[in-house]
Amino acid sequence: MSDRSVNLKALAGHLDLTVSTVSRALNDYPDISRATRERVKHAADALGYRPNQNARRLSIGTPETVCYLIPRQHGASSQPFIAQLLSGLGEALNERNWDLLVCQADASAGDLETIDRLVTSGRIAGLVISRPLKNDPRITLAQDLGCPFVVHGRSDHCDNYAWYDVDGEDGFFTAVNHLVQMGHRRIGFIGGPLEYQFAQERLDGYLRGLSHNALAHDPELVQIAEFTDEGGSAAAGLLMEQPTPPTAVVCVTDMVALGTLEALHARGIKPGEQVSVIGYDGLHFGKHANPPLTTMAQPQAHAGRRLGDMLLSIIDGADPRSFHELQRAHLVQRNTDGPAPVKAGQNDVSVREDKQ
Amino acid sequence: MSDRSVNLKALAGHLDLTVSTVSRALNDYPDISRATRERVKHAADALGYRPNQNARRLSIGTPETVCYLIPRQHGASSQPFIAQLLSGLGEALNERNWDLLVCQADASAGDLETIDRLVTSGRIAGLVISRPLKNDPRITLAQDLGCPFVVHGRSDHCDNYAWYDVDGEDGFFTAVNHLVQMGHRRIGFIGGPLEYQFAQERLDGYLRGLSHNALAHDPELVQIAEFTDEGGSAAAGLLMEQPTPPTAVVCVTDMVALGTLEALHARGIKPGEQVSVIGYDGLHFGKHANPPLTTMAQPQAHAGRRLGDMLLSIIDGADPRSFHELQRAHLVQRNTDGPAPVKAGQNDVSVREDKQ
DNA sequence: CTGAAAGCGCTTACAG
DNA sequence: CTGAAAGCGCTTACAG
Repeated sequence: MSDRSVNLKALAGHLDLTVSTVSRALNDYPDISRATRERVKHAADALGYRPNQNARRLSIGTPETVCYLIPRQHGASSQPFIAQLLSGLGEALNERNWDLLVCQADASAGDLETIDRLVTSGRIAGLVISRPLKNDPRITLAQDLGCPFVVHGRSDHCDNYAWYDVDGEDGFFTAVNHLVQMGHRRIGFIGGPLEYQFAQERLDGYLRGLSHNALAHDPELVQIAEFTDEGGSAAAGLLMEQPTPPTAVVCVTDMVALGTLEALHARGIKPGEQVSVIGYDGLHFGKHANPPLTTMAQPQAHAGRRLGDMLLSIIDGADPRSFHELQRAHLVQRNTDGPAPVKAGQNDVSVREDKQ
Repeated sequence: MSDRSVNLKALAGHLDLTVSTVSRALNDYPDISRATRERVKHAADALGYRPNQNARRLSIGTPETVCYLIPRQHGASSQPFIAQLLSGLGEALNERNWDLLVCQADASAGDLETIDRLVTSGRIAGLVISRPLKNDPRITLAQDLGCPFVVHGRSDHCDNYAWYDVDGEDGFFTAVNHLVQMGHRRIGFIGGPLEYQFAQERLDGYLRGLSHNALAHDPELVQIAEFTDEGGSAAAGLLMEQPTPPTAVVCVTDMVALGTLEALHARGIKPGEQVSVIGYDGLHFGKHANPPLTTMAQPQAHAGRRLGDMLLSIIDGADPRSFHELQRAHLVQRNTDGPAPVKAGQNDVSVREDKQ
């Protein structure tokens, strides 16, 4: 245990040295004699001296602190990986004894003000922005302020800054190909609000999957939902009520996919048999869904650590444009994907029958 | 947008006043003429002046920062509510323009050192400790350091500090009563490592439920598992392999309950029909389990906000012992609880049959 | 190799 | 009502 009351001055007095010498000894200045350096460090340990960080940071001119912007919940548990992300970020920061601040701030006006305040009042030296919109004012703000930042995800134009992302476009392309290989020809898509760049990308991947397989894009087969199970359920309902419902549905997130399963159950349709469903995220929970959810799993283990390292490098002066890291999602096959029903295209899983 | 370069001195120069006057005007000192105060504030706004917080905090002698200790993952997603907690905490802190630091630190030696450093280097004025052990060295440390803190949960002796908790003892008592009312007489318990106080409490509630209903406590019916689905699954396996397996199982967390469901499925046992299962937490996801999981739901919405307010009050000088807030969990009945099978006690859902 | 001094950007008694 | 000065606890050129 240390004592908050022992400061440099007290330590110096104890050693019969000046604060100047003691400070340099502690910071390994080369012009301090080895004997003195060791004596100082020893005493510092013994007295439990810890430099006051506010004073130190004021003096060296950096807050040695970075802020992670928690996105506001746009639907339940919109940040399933937040604990892991924070711990990775913290790991990178800890190596330098930097601190991690968290602050809930999305792209809304009041929150931009909060970010502005944080950087202009000298509290943070860098920013981690997550879940960016296509055109995200937080990114513009950080740029205008000259505040180093990294983005978890990408916005519309992402050439000028550092980001770490998982390739959702590729993920949905992969999911669609997988379904086509299983014989599906009518594949629906339940997406999220397109102001989010990742929602757009996932839609793009779906569309590319269709055209790659020479399937027509039927706008009726594309539904936009909130990122919740309720959202997914409602959207899936609309899909299944169509004259020719899809035999497979790809969903923007696992949560949305769970809602889709629910909608299918409600209509007496068997997921994985009559209608295939593929989610995206790879939530551990999906394993326990009914039936276990097939999904495109994002590799999330290293996101925090990588973002933290990138940000630190940029603060050190590295070119942000040199950090563009794109990971791939991979298919985790559980039980909601299966071969297309034999009479695909004219299959009989329409809700109308159930309603009678 | 503001300018980091305009400091008090620049602002004072611009106004032809001294920094002393400007500072007092900005901070609403009563001895500043109204005209001056308004002129100063106006100019501060116009120039986008923001006091440097490191300097300010060094001067006033408090870091105006509080730290939330993220518990290390003791099993997957051990902190399902972390995002909500952080945002509640941030809300309370924001009102005073305080900051929220996060730091991953459990009760292990290296992490205690981290906490020590954080407080003795003057970086934080308060601590939020979560998932306490029965005898948690973090609590002892905070006390020794004289660092104000609040605990999310309780440890063995919790009279001397502030805490916010959900009554797990009562929750399990309630769950057992519910099962007894449905005719169950042989009720199993899958708990977590008893070094965690909440694991002990939930076990206590289970035991009280038994004795309250004049049911014998069969030690064979109590299994300890890791807080994961795999843990739950293994423990449930042991329970069901007994000569007279239970007709109902209460589980320390929803995750463990999901593992239990899996173990039952693997043995061809129908949850909610042949064997009832009740979880604890009230995770939204449980709704999508197979079948939807009955659980004791914790009210989590206000935990962060309440903990933040408590901590701030204590830092202001309030007596920590005046903050003991105990919430109750409530039964969310979904589909894994049901009446005891008719031939309870000698029912035939033994794993041995399946193995042949 | 060590000391004396200035400075980081604030706040706050103390004069006047 | 405003100014001059000291202080918060560090770091870091600059002397010697």
